[in-house]
Amino acid sequence: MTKRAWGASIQSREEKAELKRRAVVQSAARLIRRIGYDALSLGDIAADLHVAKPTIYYYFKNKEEIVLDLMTSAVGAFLDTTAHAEDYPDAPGLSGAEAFERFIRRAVRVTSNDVGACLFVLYPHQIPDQIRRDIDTIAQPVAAWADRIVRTGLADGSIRACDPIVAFNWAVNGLRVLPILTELHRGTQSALADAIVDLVLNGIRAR
Amino acid sequence: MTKRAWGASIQSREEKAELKRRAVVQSAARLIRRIGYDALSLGDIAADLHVAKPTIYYYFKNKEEIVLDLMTSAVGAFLDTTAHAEDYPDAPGLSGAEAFERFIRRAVRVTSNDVGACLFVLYPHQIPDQIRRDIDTIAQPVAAWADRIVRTGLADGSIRACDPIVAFNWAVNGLRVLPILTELHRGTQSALADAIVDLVLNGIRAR
Amino acid sequence: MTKRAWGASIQSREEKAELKRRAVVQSAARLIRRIGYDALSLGDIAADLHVAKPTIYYYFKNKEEIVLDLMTSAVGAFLDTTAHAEDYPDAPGLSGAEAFERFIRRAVRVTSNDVGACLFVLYPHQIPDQIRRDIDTIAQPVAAWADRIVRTGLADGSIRACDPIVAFNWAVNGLRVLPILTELHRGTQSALADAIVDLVLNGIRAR
Amino acid sequence: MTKRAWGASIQSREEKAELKRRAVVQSAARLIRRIGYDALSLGDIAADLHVAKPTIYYYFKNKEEIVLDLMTSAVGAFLDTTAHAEDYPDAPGLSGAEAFERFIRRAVRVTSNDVGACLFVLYPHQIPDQIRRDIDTIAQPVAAWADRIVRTGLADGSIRACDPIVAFNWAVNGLRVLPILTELHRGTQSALADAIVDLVLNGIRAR
DNA sequence: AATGAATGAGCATTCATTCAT
DNA sequence: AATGAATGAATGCTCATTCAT
Repeated sequence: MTKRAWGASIQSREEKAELKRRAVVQSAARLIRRIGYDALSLGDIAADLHVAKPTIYYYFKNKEEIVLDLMTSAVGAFLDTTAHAEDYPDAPGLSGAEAFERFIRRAVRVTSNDVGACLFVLYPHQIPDQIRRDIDTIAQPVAAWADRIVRTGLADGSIRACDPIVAFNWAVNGLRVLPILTELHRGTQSALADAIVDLVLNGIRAR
Repeated sequence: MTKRAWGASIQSREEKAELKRRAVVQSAARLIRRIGYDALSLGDIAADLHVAKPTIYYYFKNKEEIVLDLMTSAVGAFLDTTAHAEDYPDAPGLSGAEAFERFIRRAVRVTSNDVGACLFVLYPHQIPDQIRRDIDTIAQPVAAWADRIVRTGLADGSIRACDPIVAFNWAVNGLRVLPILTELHRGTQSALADAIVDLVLNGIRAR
Repeated sequence: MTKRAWGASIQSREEKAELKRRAVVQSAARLIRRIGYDALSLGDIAADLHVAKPTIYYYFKNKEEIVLDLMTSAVGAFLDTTAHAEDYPDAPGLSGAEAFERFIRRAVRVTSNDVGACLFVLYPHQIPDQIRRDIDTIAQPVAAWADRIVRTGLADGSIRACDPIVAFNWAVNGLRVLPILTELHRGTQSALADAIVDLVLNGIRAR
Repeated sequence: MTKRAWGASIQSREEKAELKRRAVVQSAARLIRRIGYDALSLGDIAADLHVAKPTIYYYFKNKEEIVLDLMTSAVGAFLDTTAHAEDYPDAPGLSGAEAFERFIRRAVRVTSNDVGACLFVLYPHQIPDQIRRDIDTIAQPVAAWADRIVRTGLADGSIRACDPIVAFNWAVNGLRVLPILTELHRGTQSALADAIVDLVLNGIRAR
């Protein structure tokens, strides 16, 4: 790494550019969560950031690249292993059910952020065919993770035998409800996570 | 009822007109399911039906009236008491949990149809403010039904005590996953219903 | 003339058709006066008459033919010599100024009727080029009449020497104000005529 | 005021933009005068200016804003006190009749311009309800001015007693004839003003 | 690095008109 | 004699995108 005059306090050109890219993505996320992807126009983002519309094209090739970056960020936040060890599902010694619980808690936490929420707000069919595959590819690791965890639980007996396709999709796609619940729930985020974990793991029936 | 020459085999003008109205709604439902409400253009519907765009306006006042009709149809199908008694939740003698199971089975059945699927595909924020209230009013009975059933189950002890806000929204909004599952699931519709009921009622954890 | 069974009380097919043609023109006149020519749609007329839109095409070739008929009727009412001798300008023994006064009174009277009002409500530039010439031709006798009267007055000395072009157009086109005045004026029609005659003949200046 | 390189000969960006705005209004005025407000389409303006249709929307929010700007300009030109003192009606020492004469001369002068002509070409009922009030408010000072002048003349005895409603409307709405006369009259503008003033003040009758 | 200006493509909607019945 | 059904053409307007500066 090259040494810099002024130390780290003065941002380089590249750093400023990257910060601006993040600002665009952050703005897009907030707007998508509020008004939806289809209703989002680049003019909205530009107005939100107090810049002119073409300025955005300096940082992104087109609208699709923004949403691609957004999804990449969201998936990255979900897969990030460098923080929040408390809800990291792949910690050694966890049963499949315990890992699954962490998976859900992680999803709840990530959803509390606008960018993370887009993980569950954007539907593939809303996005033009071109980048649809790219986004599917990007989001695939999250699904794969859940799939691996469920299979682990089935293998170690901590998860009941159930239709694997339905169980998997119900669990993962069901998380699309999170952005709604996150807004509705009046308690703390961790209470919301507790409630959802409770329902998903134990079901709704009394015993 | 007036008798008709040729019996019932020859359609009257009104019947044909109503059939065309249904065709528009059906087409809109299929397209909304595929590409979403925002991306749906009347040109798409017209092309799908092989008619000119203004023809649509002969049967509907505007785009909003189409989606209003669509939602009315979907809710009507869900609330219909004249058929499918097997998944009618309000049958006498059922516990809350049993009624809830029927509610879910009913949702799965209705979702197998494009029109019914829109019950869970359309999000309020996608729709212009004007008819939003109308649609909310129309769809409200479905949510109210679920609410009533859950409360019944809590009262008769067949449903576990749990965070009511989360439980309710998880249960009802969670059904928004159905259109996705319906497309993915390879088995019969009733097997899908079984699998979902199993998960929702009993949860994923082994015992 | 052929004798008819039932005498004159039962209308022939042609008479009924003509009555319906008049109804269309009358409705068009009322609507044009209220909302203007450009804003008038055939649907408005049809709704006003409680018939379907294509029905109008049974009686008129197109929208232009309606307005042509309307203007012909209006001009005919203005030129009609069989009634209202009191404001007939060409009565023998009248000076030019007296004839002009009658011309104005006649205009006021005709304007009290919806059809007549269109004489002054429709502007040539609002009408498609095709029938513009036809309408100009139809309306020309009214202008010619005024022109003749002014010239007579100039010749017999009852009208002051003035720029003929301006005088003529000011007087005739100025009558376009009549529909507005007819609606605003609270007195009788004849008082309105008196007031206008007074202003046009004597001007606004005190002496 | 900031000094500029090249002096005043090179237009700034804002000046060019404002000139283009004026060009749109000017084009709209010319077209409205020729074909009327209702028949005016933004496509016509765009074609007239050799630009694409959406370009108009870069300078104006919608069609209504154009006509609002147009009317504001027209009224502004009529009320402008910084030039043409020769036809400024409120000069001290003028009788009501003299002021009224100047009012008419001013109207004739302003009408010689397309934008000014729209003051008398647009009718309230042609304009959508929304901006109707705005335009009425904008145009109101002109009518109020005429009203004040007529009252002054009645008070100082220079204007004859006459039906006030008729006199006022005849005088002001009668000016709607000006655009027609301006096109027809072959003489100079001042000769036209002379002729009209003569007729309005003295009437058509010989003495 | 940023933006003013401009535009092609597309959309919801309206309307005069036609045609088969 | 009347109308249900259908449509081509046009309109106001939006938006993602480009380009010169």
